[in-house]
Amino acid sequence: MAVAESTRREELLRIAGQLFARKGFRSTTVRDIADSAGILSGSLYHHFDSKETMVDELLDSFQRRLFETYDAIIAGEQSPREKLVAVARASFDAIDQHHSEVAIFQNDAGYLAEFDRFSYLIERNARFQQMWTDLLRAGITSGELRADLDVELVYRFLRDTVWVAVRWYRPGGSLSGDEVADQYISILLDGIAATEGATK
Amino acid sequence: MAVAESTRREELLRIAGQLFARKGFRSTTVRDIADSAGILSGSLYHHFDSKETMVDELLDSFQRRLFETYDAIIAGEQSPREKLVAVARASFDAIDQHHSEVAIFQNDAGYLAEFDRFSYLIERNARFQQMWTDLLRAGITSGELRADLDVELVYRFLRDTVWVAVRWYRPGGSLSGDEVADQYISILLDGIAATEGATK
DNA sequence: GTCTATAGTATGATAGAC
DNA sequence: GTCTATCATACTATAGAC
Repeated sequence: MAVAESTRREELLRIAGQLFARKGFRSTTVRDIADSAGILSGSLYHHFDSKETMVDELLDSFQRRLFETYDAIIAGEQSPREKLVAVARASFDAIDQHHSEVAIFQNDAGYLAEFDRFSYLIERNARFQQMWTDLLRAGITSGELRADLDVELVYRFLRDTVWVAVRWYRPGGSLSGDEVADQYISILLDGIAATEGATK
Repeated sequence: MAVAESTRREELLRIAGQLFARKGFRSTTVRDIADSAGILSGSLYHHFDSKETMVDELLDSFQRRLFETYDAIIAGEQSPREKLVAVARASFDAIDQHHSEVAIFQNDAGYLAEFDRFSYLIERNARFQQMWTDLLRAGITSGELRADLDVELVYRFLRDTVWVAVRWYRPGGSLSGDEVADQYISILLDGIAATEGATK
């Protein structure tokens, strides 16, 4: 019974997540979710307090798992550059494996963060920024990364380029998640200009 | 009289644009817009048919001007790499000068494009893609750009990294639009890795 | 666990007075 | 050009039957 309820909850969450990801949290109605699940909107409230509870559970559990992965990488023995690549790769893997959650985070976190209930989004965002900028500064110190760039700007560049791929990347497309990650990381590290050529 | 009406319309459009940019098109209500303008919601309909008309005028006129700029660059005599830099710089300038419109485009174009009225968004998106990928292929042919990357993937990377900056860039901040553009373009072309260092 | 029925509110838009 | 007043619809959420 507890198992069946849990399973039904998760199935409804999955359905809600797909709709939130595709249409946005605000323009997905509880009726949309119920329709997709084959039940009536009132029945959803047997499982969840509110629409906000649904998106809350989706984002919170996803982010917890993601940060566990990040923390493990940061705590490791690799060089700053290697850790940076590993974190980027883990993020692309999240896009591949948890597409809905990343899309919701990318599209609706700014709006949701305005509410007290979602204040953890702001805290984790700050933690994420700290992690990336520490890594970037360590990479500059170690000589692996360019010292002539603004660290905060590079952080935003990295963060955005990694996550914005959720807008077009679809699991099962012509490029695998790993291939996308490899090319993205290659561009980030070495740029798109030819290294021996007419320029520079 | 025609002038006064036109001015009032533009003022209301500007107000609506700021709200659409900050809260998103769908969660900005006509009452929000009217409140910001100091009038009642019904009075808005003296100036505009509908909420959609407002966002339509904002996006359409902005995109027309943007493409005029792009077309002039493409028609010029520069090398592919130089044109690519010029297009990127023009895009950052658009973020600086037409922040609301870029933000609306970035956040709501996907939703709006589902409606017939906004089908031009899809057409212009295709034109934009054609322009960038032509430029990238020309740059590879000329030897200025790396030949080992997937052109469609690089296009998406470029497009997204350029426009997503609207999420955090604010006119009048510590970095000017030109400074941001210069660093972004430098990262895009040459990457963040140190060129003489322990790696590669 | 789902349905019926509905409360209470917010929304986009309209008609006509001023 | 704005206001008053309002319509029709859609929304989140609830109460109680089955």
